[in-house]
Amino acid sequence: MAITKRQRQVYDFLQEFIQRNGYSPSFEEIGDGLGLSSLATVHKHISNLEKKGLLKRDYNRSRSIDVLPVRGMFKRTPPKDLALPLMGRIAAGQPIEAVETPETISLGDITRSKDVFVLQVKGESMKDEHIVDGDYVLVEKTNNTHDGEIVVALVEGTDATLKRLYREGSNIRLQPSNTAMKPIVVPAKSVQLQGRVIGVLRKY
Amino acid sequence: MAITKRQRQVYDFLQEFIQRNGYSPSFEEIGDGLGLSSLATVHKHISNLEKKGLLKRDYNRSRSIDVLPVRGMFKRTPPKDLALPLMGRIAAGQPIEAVETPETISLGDITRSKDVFVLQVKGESMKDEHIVDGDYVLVEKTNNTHDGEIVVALVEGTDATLKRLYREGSNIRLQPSNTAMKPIVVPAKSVQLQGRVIGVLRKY
DNA sequence: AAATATTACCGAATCAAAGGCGAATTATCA
DNA sequence: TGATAATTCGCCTTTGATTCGGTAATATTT
Repeated sequence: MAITKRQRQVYDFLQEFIQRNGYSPSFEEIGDGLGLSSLATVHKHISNLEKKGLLKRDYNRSRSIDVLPVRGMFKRTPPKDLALPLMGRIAAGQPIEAVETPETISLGDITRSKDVFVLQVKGESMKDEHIVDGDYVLVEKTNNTHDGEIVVALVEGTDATLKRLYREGSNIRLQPSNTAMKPIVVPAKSVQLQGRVIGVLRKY
Repeated sequence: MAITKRQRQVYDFLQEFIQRNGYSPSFEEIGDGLGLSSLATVHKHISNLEKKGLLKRDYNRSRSIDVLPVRGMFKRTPPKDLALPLMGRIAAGQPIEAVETPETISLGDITRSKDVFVLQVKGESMKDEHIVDGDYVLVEKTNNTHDGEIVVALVEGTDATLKRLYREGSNIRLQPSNTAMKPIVVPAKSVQLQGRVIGVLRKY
């Protein structure tokens, strides 16, 4: 979808800000950055960009903006998706090729216009979620994670971990899905959330 | 439908402008770029191109031009696979986007020119393999299955099941990966093997 | 080559949409 | 609940698109 000059400036500002700080700007900061004195104007811009599918955010949530990657804005051809036929059931006694299904499944069904990357899992910390060593997790890049979700978290600048997220006051509890392991509770300040797990892929 | 020389120039100008700036030009800018002093002229060009299906735009919306790719005008791109960037590790303290990896992962990596279909899993019979209700299994259509592999088996023309396969003389043992469930042992004759599981996909 | 279409072009008036403001209101978090 | 940030409303300004009534330059057809 087309975009105006000003909208592009806003979009670029958001991208740069998030890139630099790791979290999205408040409306006031956006206003400052673009020379706007009214939050209403900022709000309108953000709403327009959201309507055009260039970003995502939660209603009335501060710093909840996720910038989505722009495809089709440039003449780069969008990568097509490899779709596999989906067979829900198998008709009794029939060989599989005889079953007709119009449905398919592909990675695109999962990524669905989100900004996604993949991480290979090391260790058994998510065993009870049936995510095990060697699996690939599909992570949606977002700084807008919610309680109870499986997230990729960076604690105190050390390695990234895969845990369930729970906010407790000014602390954050990172809960492994493995009864043999203990949760990590740390101040929210020292945690960087990289994204939310939206899928799992395993190869044999 | 044919295109005139001038129309071609306008089309090319639009493409280049959008490519360079990330947003479409105003009619005035188009005029400047092509040496036209009347907006009416520009308007007519744009209208013509739109009628010929070479671009799309919204009525009375500024900078709303979307240039559509012309089939046959450029080389056709082969259907590509949707590839996601693979980040093996995350550099300490760095936000994820800073990590450079050339690797990607896609369904094509798994299917690898095999004949593959997908089945959604019902029930908990493969729980100990970390395949659970709702997961999608990628099945390679083959009748060349080996001992110990997870297979899709059709027993006596009843429903298909997901089990580990073990041959025992003229019998076949289908072993659920769930300690709470018992294996099925049946004559090899009454089992139809539909394929071997080569991957798992889960959506949240 | 003359007659006829079609395409390309102009300038100015008009009108719609985008961009902007401040202030009051409402939601969310700590 | 108090602080902080997001939402909404009415209104104004600026930017850009549309339309009208024409002329000149190219193609196309006869």
